[in-house]
Amino acid sequence: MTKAGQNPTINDVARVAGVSKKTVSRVINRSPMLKPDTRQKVEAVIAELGYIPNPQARALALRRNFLLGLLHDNPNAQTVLNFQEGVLDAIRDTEFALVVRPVDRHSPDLLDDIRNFLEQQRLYGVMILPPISERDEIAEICRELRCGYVRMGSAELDEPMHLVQSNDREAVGVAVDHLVACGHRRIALITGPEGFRSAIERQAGFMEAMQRHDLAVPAELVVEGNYRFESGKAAAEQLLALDNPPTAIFACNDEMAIGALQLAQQRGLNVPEDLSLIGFDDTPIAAHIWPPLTTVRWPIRKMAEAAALKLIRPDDADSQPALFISDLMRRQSVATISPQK
Amino acid sequence: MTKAGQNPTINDVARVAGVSKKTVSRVINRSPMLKPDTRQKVEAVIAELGYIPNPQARALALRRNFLLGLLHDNPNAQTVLNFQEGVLDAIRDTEFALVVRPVDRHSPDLLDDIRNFLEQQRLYGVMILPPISERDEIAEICRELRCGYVRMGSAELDEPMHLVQSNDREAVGVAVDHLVACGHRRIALITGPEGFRSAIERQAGFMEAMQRHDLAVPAELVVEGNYRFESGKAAAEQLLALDNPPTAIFACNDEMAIGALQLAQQRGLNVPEDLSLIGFDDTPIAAHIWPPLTTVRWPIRKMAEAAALKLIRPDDADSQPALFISDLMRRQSVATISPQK
DNA sequence: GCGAAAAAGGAAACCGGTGTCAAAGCGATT
DNA sequence: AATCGCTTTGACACCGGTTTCCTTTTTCGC
Repeated sequence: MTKAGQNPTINDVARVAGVSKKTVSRVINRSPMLKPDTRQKVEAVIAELGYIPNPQARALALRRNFLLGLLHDNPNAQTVLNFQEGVLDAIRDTEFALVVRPVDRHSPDLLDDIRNFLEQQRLYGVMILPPISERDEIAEICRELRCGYVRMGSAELDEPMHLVQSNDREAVGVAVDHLVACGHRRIALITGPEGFRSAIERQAGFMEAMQRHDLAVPAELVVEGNYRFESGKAAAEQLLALDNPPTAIFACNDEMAIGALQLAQQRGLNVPEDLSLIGFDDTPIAAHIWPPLTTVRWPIRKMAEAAALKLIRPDDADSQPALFISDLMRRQSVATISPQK
Repeated sequence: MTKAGQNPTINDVARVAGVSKKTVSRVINRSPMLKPDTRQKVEAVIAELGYIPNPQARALALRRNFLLGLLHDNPNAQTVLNFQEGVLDAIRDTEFALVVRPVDRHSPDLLDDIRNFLEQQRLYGVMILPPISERDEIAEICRELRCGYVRMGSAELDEPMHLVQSNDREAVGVAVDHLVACGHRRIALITGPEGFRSAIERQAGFMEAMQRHDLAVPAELVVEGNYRFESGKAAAEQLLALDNPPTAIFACNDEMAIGALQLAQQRGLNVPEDLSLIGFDDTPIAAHIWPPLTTVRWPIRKMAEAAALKLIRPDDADSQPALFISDLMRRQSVATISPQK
């Protein structure tokens, strides 16, 4: 330390090493045109002084900072947190940091909030989680403010460079295949809320798969939910009250599946013997309830890493997979039955 | 916009308004010595140009940025996310932003990681969540780097200005009181992992409350857990295998309580008729399992807000409560029994 | 109407980096 | 030895704010 109590600056390093600031800057930025012994000399001084470049000064000079933003409307705590960890995987050992911004999907000020946030913070780029990733207006704001962005989603929301996609549709197909393979024919669907791309994709995946198996999906077996626990409960209540109730329910997310499970248990039904259940998301709860829930897991952490890399190194974007494959986690909420019908 | 495609700067505002940079700066910073009409004139230009001060330039000139850090080792996704939202409540409409940094408690590089993070980002201040908030070395690093910090915790870990505390001990007492009031006498404890202050506090609260009711706590009714689901399951297995099993179990967190619940259900027991259960944390799962879990809720969001305010406005620290009171959420996992014994 | 004090505003330096461009160093060629 | 061309280095301006210090203007008492 040259001045007591102050962090050393590039000037201190330059003075001690007997070179110019610019040369120190070249060392920091790994400029190729530097004599090896100059580089070593400067590096020695940097180490000796414990010099660390001031990110704010760098940000100012470069006219861009090293902050990645995460915009989300908390679809699910575990999902958001896994995403954060995935981003950290990508930015570990870089100078980037992750700024989070939870927003309220239902606020009338949503777009203004986001615009203010982006204008004020001038982020390097921002990642947008579903469901708000589906709002084109937000992408529009990013473009307008010249802020890099990547949208996470289950549909082709944007150009590949701005999109990291999961294949919800196929994944639901696998789940349905599993139910059919277990002998189920009368399979109900609890949908997601209207207007959500993920809900549309999951529902489409369900319908396509049922059709592939030549199974009818009568209207009474499709109940609309809103991704919340209570709606799953209500939907299950409605389904179980049918004259000919389903033997299996696919819910478009875990929370609703767990709602359905709770209702079934309240009704005294045994899951999976009396009713098989599949969810979507593989929230940690899914494995912790009884019986453990069979569900679709999407590789959120890897997707987060890919999203961050797309922002940090857009050049490598082509090498980054943009479409991620979900897995069916087979647990104990699905029983094999003898097809009655 | 004065130059196409560029954000307006303070110079642009000054030029258009016909004043000096300094005057614009005074307007932004609400300096008191300004003629009202000068202020209005500048404000009009600011609005007209859509000028927003560059946070990086401000950070450089002020030698401090406006980033609050959150250091955590994901004790629980919902807790972390609630905390983030609480911080947002505090920094909404300010220029601050929230940077998150998940770390790995078990990594040998934990302290180096944290030090690098703080050195590189030069945050305004950092909030530390339990359990790593209990590590004094981390606070030591913050002090050394002159980085503001606040620790969240259930014990008196630090001076009041660096601490936001929850009263786990009393809260557990309330939970035990509830069990006793419901007729339970043989109450078991599933502890948290060794070395966690929260675990110590919760255990102490349990013991003190039992003593207050003149109830014995034989050694076989205290089983060590580690806050994870599986350990709750294992502990319950051990407890239910006793010749004289408990009629109620208090688990030091929800995850373990839910593990215990799952085991009881696997064993064919009815909860709460055959076994009452109380957890701690009020994770969202708690309300969504069957039966809904009676548990202790700590006001994490308010605590987060208080922590952020302590960093942003240390002067008001005295007005900020530093000790937060937890509530017992009475749900359906506790039954009233006739005291047998 | 005058002078002094107080208030308001501006010029220039500074925060700690990076970009531009010219100069210096240096080996090879003539 | 002088010239050429390439690599390496440095001086200086600049990024967009704040701070210091000084000048100008306003206010007010007499």
